[in-house]
Amino acid sequence: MHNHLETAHQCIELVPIFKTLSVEDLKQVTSLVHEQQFTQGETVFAAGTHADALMIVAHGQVKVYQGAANGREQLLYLLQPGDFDGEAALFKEVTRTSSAVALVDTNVCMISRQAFQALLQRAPQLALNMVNAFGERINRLERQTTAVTTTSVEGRLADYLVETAASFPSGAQFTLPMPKKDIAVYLGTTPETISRKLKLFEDAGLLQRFAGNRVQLTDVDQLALISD
Amino acid sequence: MHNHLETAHQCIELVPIFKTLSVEDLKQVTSLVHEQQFTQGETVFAAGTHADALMIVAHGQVKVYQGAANGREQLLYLLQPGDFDGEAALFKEVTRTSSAVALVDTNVCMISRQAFQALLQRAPQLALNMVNAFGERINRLERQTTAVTTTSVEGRLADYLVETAASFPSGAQFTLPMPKKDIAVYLGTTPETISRKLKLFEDAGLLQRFAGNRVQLTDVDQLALISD
DNA sequence: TTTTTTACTTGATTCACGTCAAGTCACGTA
DNA sequence: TACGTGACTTGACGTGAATCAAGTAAAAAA
Repeated sequence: MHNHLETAHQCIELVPIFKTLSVEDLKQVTSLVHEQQFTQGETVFAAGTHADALMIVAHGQVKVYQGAANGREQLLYLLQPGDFDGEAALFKEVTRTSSAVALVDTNVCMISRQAFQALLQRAPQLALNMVNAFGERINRLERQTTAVTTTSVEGRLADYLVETAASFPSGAQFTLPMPKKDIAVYLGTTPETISRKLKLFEDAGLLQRFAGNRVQLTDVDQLALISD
Repeated sequence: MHNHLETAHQCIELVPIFKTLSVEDLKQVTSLVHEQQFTQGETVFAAGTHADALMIVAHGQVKVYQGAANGREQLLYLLQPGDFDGEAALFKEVTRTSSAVALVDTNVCMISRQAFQALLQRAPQLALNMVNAFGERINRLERQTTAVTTTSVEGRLADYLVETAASFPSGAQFTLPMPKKDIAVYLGTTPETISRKLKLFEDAGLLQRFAGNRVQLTDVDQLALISD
C-alpha cells in the first residue's frame, strides 16, 4: 500500500527530533533510513543484543518491555506511529536492556548510528532536539513509576481506558488496542484482574462491554475520578 | 571547611557531563556556578515552580520525589555528591514536576540556563555529553519501574541494603543514610513494613541492627539472592 | 533534668490482588 | 460437523503488605 520512499518519508516527518530540520536535511535523513517490516508477534529487537540503530515506528504498534528474574515483565512503552526507541545507540555502543515485539503488523524505520553521526555533522542542532526528546521521556518514566507505586490497579485501568478512549470519537464504541494479556502487563497486573475490574466498572454503570473486545465508556468523568 | 572556589571546583569535577571539557572550559564553568547551602530538611526546589538552573550536589544528600493525588509520594532519585538534576531546564522553560529536599546539610552548585547556554557556545560537545547522561538516567528509571512492579518489598529492601553497604568498607557497620520513612517511600512501601522486614532479616541472621539506625550486613551473598 | 516531639517498633486486622483451577466462548481447521 | 487452540471469564483461596492502633525509644527543646 505504500512504497518505500513514501513510508520512510512519512515516518521521518512524524518524529519530533527531526521537526526543526531544513527540507534539504530532511531529504538526507529520508535517504538514510532503512525500512523493515514485522508481522504480528514478531520480535523487533531483543534484550541483550547489540544496539546500533534508532527505531521509529511508521505504521502499527510496538511494545517495549523489560523482563525480570522471576519471569514477570514490565511494559515500558507502547510505541505508536512516530514514536521511537533506541536513541542511546546513536552515540555509543550499548546493549539493549529491553525487548520489543510488534503487537500488530508493523513497519519501522531504522537509522544506523553511522548514518546518524553523518547527519549530526550537517545539523548539529539535532543534539539539542535529542536532549529535549530525552527530557520528555524521563518525565514520562517518572510519572509512570510514581503511578505504578502510588495508585491501585483499578485506578490505573480507569486511567488507561479514559486515555485510550480519547483517541476515538467521544462516547463511541471502540476496540481495545491490545489483548487483555498485554493490557495486564502494561498496567502491572494480570489478565484475571483486568477482567474482574472491567466487570466491576460495567456493574457500576461506567461502561458497557461488547463482543470482540469492544467497549463503550458511559461515564468518562466518573472513570477519570477513580485514579486516586 | 571549604571556601567557595574549592567547593565549586570539586563539584564540577565530579559531574560526568563536564568530564571531557578542556582545562580552560572547566575554569569557565567553575566561574559560572552559583553555590548554595541547605540545612537538613530544607527544600531545594519544589514541584510546580519554574526551573531555570541545573543543580549539582557538592556535599550532602538530596532526595527528589514526586507527589501523587492521594497524598502518597514516590522517591525518584537519591542524589549523592556529583549527581545532578534539572538538566531539562538548561534548554527551555520548564515547570518542575518533582520536589527536592536536603536529607542532611548539603551544598549544591547551580548553573543557570543562561550560563550554560554561553558554555554550550564554547564547547558544543557538551550537548552530546548531556545526551549520554540522559540515556543513563532513562536506563535507571526503566530498571526502577520494572523492579517496583516485579519484585517484592523484601527483595527491594535486600537490594537496597546491599547497594548501600557497597559504599562502605566491606563488612563494616554503617548508618542508614536516611530515616526509615524515606527508605519506605523510596522502595514504595511503608515504615512499618521496613521495620518488620529488617527484623526478619535480623532473625534470619543476615544482618545485625544497632542503635542510631546502624546496621551491619553479615551475609551479603544471601541478601543479594533474595531480590528475586 | 524533665518535657515534648519525633522516629521507630510491634501487634491485630483488613484488603487488594495474585494464583490456581475450572469453565466458557470464539475462531480457525480438518 | 466435530475438534482443537488460545483468549477471556469466573470462582475459591491464599498471602503480602497496607492500615489502624498502641506502645517504646530516642532526640530535641524547655
